[in-house]
Amino acid sequence: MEEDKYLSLRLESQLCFPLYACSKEIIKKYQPYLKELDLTYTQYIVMLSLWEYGTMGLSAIGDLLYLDSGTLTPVIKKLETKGYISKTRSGEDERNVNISLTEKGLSLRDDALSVPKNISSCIKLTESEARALYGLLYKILGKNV
Amino acid sequence: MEEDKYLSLRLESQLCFPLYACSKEIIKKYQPYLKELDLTYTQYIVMLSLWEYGTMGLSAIGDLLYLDSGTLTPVIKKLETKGYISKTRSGEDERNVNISLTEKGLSLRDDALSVPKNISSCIKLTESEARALYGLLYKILGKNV
DNA sequence: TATAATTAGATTGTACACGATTTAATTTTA
DNA sequence: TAAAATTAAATCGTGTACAATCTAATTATA
Repeated sequence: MEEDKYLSLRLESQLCFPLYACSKEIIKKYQPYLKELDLTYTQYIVMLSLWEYGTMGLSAIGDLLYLDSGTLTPVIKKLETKGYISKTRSGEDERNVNISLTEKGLSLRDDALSVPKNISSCIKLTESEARALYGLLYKILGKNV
Repeated sequence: MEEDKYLSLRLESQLCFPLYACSKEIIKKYQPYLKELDLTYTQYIVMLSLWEYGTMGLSAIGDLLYLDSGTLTPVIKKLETKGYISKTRSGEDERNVNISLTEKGLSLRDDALSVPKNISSCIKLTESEARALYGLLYKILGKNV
């Protein structure tokens, strides 16, 4: 009786918790491989964006990665310090910042190929389970894939 | 040809990214409801643990929530300041800290019932999709449910 | 066309998150 | 049983996250 009243507050009654835990645990598994590239996870997904789409505006990166300027600005600054990217204000609209890969940033892409190769063995899902998970997550994100 | 070489580095080739994005987006949806309780998300899941299991050791909370002492210690301190919990060193082993709910912390449980009630409408999955997602996430976490 | 509204990034403040180290308590072992 | 090893929290340093605010540039409008 009493138990039923609070059923909805059980940790295992909520999707948010395994999502949160899973996200952190998987990111933790990236650490040793990202360390070899001297990248944090956030820096890594910014590099993934740039490798895939080329030069991007800061806000376009933010839209893609669900990060706001308060998070991205210092990450971009760090990648600039490491020499992987360069920043330029747009000529057309001085408010916009364009982020481009340097030679060094572009060449890091080949080294980064080791990351997905190493990480795939860490996730204990079959191909079809992974695909199902992928579809459900993007459904929640509202971008039906 | 060139494209194939880097296929594994595409953002959408990796499970980690939608997991990470989903986790953050869902936590963001909790904010307005948690704000009414004056709790952050991390503080909320600590309270969920205590409501469900009663008095717990700090490391037991950490094991349950996948958080280490560097994260938990200040969160516990904050909840103590707010008057929701109390800390006592274990008599048997002075290294262990036991976390207990105060009257105020216990009574917050009824107010917290509004959170899952409000949040459920924010996740656009059917009951069976949610169950499937839940199962896949716990499979990754290595706790087959 | 001055002024208001909007927009893009940067900045600030608060709160994690976690690796690494430290400290103190307990257990193991030589 | 005294020294070494282990363990539980706390502490410290770095790096996100994000709300809120600020600033400068651009656009809309009275």
